[in-house]
Amino acid sequence: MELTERKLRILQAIIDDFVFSAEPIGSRTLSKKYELGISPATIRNEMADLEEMGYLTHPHTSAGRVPSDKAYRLYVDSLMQRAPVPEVQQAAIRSRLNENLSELNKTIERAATLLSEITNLTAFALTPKEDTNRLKYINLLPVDERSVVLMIVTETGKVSNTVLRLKTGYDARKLEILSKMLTYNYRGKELSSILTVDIIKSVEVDIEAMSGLMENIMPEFLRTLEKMLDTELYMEGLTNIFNIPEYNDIDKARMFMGMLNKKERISKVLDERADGIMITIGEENTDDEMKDCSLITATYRVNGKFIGKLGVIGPTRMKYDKVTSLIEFMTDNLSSTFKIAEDTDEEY
Amino acid sequence: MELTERKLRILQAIIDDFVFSAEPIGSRTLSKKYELGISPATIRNEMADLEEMGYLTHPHTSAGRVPSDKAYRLYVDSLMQRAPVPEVQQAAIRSRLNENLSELNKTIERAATLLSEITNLTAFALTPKEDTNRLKYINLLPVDERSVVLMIVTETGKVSNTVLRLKTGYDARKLEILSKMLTYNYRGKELSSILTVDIIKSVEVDIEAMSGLMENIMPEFLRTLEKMLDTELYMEGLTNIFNIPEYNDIDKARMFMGMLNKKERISKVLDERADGIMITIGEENTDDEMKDCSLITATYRVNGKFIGKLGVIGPTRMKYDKVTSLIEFMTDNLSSTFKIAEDTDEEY
DNA sequence: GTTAGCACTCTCTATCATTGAGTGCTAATC
DNA sequence: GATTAGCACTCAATGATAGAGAGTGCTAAC
Repeated sequence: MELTERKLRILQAIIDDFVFSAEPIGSRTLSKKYELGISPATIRNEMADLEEMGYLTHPHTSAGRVPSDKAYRLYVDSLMQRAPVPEVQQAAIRSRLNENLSELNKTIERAATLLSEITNLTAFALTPKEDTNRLKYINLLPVDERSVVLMIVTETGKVSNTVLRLKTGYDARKLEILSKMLTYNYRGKELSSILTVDIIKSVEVDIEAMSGLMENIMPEFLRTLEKMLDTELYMEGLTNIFNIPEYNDIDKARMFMGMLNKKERISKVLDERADGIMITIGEENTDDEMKDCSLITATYRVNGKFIGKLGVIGPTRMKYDKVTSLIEFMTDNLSSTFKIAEDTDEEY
Repeated sequence: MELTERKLRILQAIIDDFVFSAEPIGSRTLSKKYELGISPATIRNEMADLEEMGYLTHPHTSAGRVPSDKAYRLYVDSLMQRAPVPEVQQAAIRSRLNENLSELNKTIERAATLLSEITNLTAFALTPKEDTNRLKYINLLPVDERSVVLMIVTETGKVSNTVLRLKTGYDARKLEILSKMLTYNYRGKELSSILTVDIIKSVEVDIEAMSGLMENIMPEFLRTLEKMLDTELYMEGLTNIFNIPEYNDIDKARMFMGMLNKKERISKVLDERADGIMITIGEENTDDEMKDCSLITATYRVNGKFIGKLGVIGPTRMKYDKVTSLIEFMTDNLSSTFKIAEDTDEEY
């Protein structure tokens, strides 16, 4: 059977209506509400066809029709026209995102918050994995007799520090020499590669006292490096599900929440998603628990290189046009913000 | 009317039962389940008295009795016997809390997570306000031609750093001098007091080039200080409410979530609570939205000085004995951990 | 090909009776 | 005098039943 122009118009109307109302819609209501120029009976025939083709479903005999995942897929691929983000909103977003750039993670978290506020869905943001970020220098600074600050700076200007407590006192000069040695050894190396080699052996330590210092410092050095490689997942607007009729059923709400509670799982799902804008609808999701949700994600880049993700999760019934444009706008914005940041080299 | 020994026993049984089952309990069931040695009729009479005295309520005529806030208060004040934390659990908690102490906030967050996991309630932790923490030194370190790291260290060893991007290049020597000048000026001063004075004017700047550097650095310096003063609120186990029958009603769940979503509000409520263990039951809560919840909080100390809070929020029907002991155990543990940390001077 | 008409289906809502857990009161019992 | 058995009464919860309403699918007429 062919998807005629008229069928598409009807399908579009059903989707529009259902996305708005969350209620199945019948032929009569449809013909009254939308100017399709055909009678309910005709619409019924077409609907029966559409159902046969898999675009509609039927909760029960006497209920109206509901779009299927396949319908949404068709909509997203062919019918949908991107709704541009309104100027006013654009300005608001830009200003909120650029509020205080000194901490990358805070900005990314803010993006997720903003996204959930605007869409009334659950939004998340994954900070980029910087395993190819290169080490620039290592600095050990005296704090007091027994404490030193370990500071690690990467080529992109990411800084991490930890206070170390040493078992013994130390000599400030030795500390400086050790800093230089470590820096000399690891400058330009990718963070992830440093973690894989036997670090203590790979640095040549001649002086005995120095080696004691090394042993004190190394475990924490590695831990700090690991921490720098960790990605962070921010989730915002979890409670928005209470405003979505789909989740008026407490069990469904529980399931949804339960799923989102598994942060590592979500991180993994996000991490594995393709670059650019990606929309997965209902059954298309590989994860069983997400099979009645839709996921829209997009990627942003930090320093044009490290890839992070931003997206929303919600019922398959969502405003794909608006949400997609919004996410795209936000990730574009993030990417360029973090690119400018590279040139002017604030925090990042 | 007097609260006889027998009335207390009955009340205790009702509370025990209701805390366990969340269902109103009738005289017959009560007499069968608990060995009170009296008939249902007698229990009924006593129940009627207890209700008159305000310890019990009645959802409707033919329902069993339910303890009132007043009953819980009585229970907490007189009837309750602290349930000691089981040895095994103690060990588990200790090891989880001491896992990795290098970041204070992470440890505190972990405490909240742990607390919510064990109690199946919503737990929160407020990091201490360190406004009386004193500045130890300020260090400005070169990163590249236009970037410097601003590092602030307090007397307790708290370290904060930010990467600054300067409008112009700088001279490493001047940076060092400026570090020393700032340190000289602010060493030993309380963080909060530094924020209240006009900082640029209070530092005497003779050299012209230095003053340019100052202007570049000062705004971020102040912002970093502010950040160091901020307290953080961690909330864990939000979804636990789905396991509590009280919140099977979607509207109640929504209200509860809505309340917890107002983080600043919660922070304020927590901040204003008395020191030590504090239990507020239902109507005792000043905050309207919490009037059908109970709140148990306790305080922990960092370096024996800065006060943070740890607690749970849940339905008035909760295991006050166990939860209270648990929170106390955990805060004691945190306090001593962060005290040891002072002596050996890890991060804190 | 389109549409009017109609029988049919199924959910939803309201109504009503029934059940059962619980109460409060009274009178008998200890 | 306190306790208890007995009993009438109340009320939420459950389940059955009926009617309304929204919708469908099919057929026959346009």
